[in-house]
Amino acid sequence: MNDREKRKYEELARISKALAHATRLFIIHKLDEQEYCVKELTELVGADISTVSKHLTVLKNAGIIVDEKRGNCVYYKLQCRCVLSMFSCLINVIDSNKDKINVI
Amino acid sequence: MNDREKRKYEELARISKALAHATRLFIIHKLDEQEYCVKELTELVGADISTVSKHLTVLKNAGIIVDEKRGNCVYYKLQCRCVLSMFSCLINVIDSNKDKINVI
DNA sequence: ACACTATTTGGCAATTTGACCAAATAGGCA
DNA sequence: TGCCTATTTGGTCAAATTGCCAAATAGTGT
Repeated sequence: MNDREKRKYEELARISKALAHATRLFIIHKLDEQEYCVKELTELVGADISTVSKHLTVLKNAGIIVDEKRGNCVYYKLQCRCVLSMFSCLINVIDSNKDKINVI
Repeated sequence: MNDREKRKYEELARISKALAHATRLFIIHKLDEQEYCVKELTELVGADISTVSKHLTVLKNAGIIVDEKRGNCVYYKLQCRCVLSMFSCLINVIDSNKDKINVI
């Protein structure tokens, strides 16, 4: 990998790292249904609000979600609905793993 | 997130974590072109062979690639070509980030 | 059995990540 | 202004990840 390639793949990895966490995938799934504020997401996730806020920051920095302050709350929504195709991809991998096991 | 959901998203995260590394994305890209043995990939990547071997193990455990021993070498190839759609997804995110910057 | 090549494994240090608590900040509203 | 709610930030600690080296393993061919 030369420097140019390295930078390219590190940029790709930066995005995919943002997706590589159960809570963040859950949040993306929820935000696909509707937008939520941090407090609402915190209840859905079931973790400390500061933890959820940090996960949201990671997703925001990756450009996957965007925030919008309205009234007292910060609402988040999906910026890139294309990440949803990732879910089908992940499920696909899991399913084909299962297939493989069944074949044996 | 209840227990069932938690398990589901952790399973999804397990796969996406396997993808979340520049070297592993590079390897996937290379294996899309043709199969390679560890030594060949090591030269392409430019890291210690044990490092590359470990990356390959991660991808294999996620069910993304498969190995096949032939002669003196272990050849790896893509098991799930669907992960390639992930690349377009990641590029999509990056591009729409750029778009956003241009708008400003 | 031996030598040789390819690959994996174990171990270790450095770095990153993730979770929570406590404290700081921001904004709305009485 | 001062209170309240919502959110972010900073600090700390434990756990996970990554990279390299050295050693172990596996398999071929002599």
